Amino acid sequence: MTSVLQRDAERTRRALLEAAATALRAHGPTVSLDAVAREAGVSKGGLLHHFASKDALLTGLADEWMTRFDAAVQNHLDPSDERPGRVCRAHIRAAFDDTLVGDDQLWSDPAVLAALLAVPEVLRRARESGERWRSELTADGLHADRVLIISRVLDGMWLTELLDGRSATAERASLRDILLSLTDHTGAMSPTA
Amino acid sequence: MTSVLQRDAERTRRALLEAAATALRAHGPTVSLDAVAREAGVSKGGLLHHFASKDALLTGLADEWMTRFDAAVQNHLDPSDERPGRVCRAHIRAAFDDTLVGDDQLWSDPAVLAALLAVPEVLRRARESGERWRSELTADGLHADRVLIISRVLDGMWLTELLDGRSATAERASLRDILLSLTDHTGAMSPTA
DNA sequence: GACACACAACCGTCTGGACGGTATGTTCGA
DNA sequence: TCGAACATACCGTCCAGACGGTTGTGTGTC
Repeated sequence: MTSVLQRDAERTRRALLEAAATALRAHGPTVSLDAVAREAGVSKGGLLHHFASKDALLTGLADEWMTRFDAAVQNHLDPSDERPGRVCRAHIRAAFDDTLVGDDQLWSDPAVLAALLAVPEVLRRARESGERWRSELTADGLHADRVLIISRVLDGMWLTELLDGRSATAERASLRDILLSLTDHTGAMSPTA
Repeated sequence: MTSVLQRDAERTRRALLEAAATALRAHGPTVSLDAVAREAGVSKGGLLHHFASKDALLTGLADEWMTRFDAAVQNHLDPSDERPGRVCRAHIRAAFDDTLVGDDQLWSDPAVLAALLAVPEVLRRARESGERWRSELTADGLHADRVLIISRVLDGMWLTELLDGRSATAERASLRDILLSLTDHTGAMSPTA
């Protein structure tokens, strides 16, 4: 029975993750567990009950985000689209999804990235996730060159917006259309005049 | 007169920067000033004489690298190349320069990046540098779309190799050729079969 | 060329505070 | 009543930066 509990472990866990992200943005990548716990309205002991260590907390944060992005790609799959590159297109649309990558969103903050990069386990899982996507996208019917270019552009865009803040909307839309149009043919890349 | 001094401030300064990078790779982004100083064969007091704070040290490190990359692009400028996009091509060649971005090189390490991202001043200068390159490349005679794509691919490639380690040489070469060929025409992007 | 002086380069130590993690209680829900 | 979900207190460690001192180096002076 999922009643409205005063004590709801799952709710607390989520609150802690959200608080971690918020506190990271506010206090930089060296935030103390105290600060995160306070932000979540929990004691440090309570935090450490859910996440055995600081690294575990940050790993949990990274997991949460990767899971959320994976789900977003699923949501952006177009059922009526049966041409090659459909997963790739969903991937592109997800990467441009404003509700996922907005400025206000907790993802895009250098301090958060800095903290996560410092945790080996996070790096491991990020590599794993990248490898999964890599194989899924190359099995999508497009030429490898196109997948490669598109993936790198998406990565680069994320990095750029992480540093500079969200770029101009017009530029974003233009970039999105270019990438999507790159999935319209299955041949090798070749420039045209 | 630049005699062979026992005390050579400039040499010490460079040693400290190099030591900072080495120590970061070895001990992670939370390296102590003590560790860096020891690595450089200098006392902590000596370190703080050259860099007033830890942030100043990291900022110095970032500056060093950006300067070095700028110089590399200059070196890769082809004097016989007078077509539009020559700066862009030099930029691409520099980004693929093995002597600059090798695994063994100090750039490509997550721990180092993590430390640098945590320093606001570093972010400021990185943004500045990005803005400079942006304007320089758009004044290079290519269509804005092409510059945009190429820039993002280079960023994404750097990020990917930072996480995964250097990718396959064949893939790198292929990517390089694609990017260079993208500078062969000045028109808008459009995919071909 | 000897001497003194000024100043940069560098050393070693100290400290105050922060922070991760533990150990131990306490309360709540099933 | 038992265990999960918290709270509280505390410990050991680590570290940035301050500080006062010391050594070397060019420079002016006679």
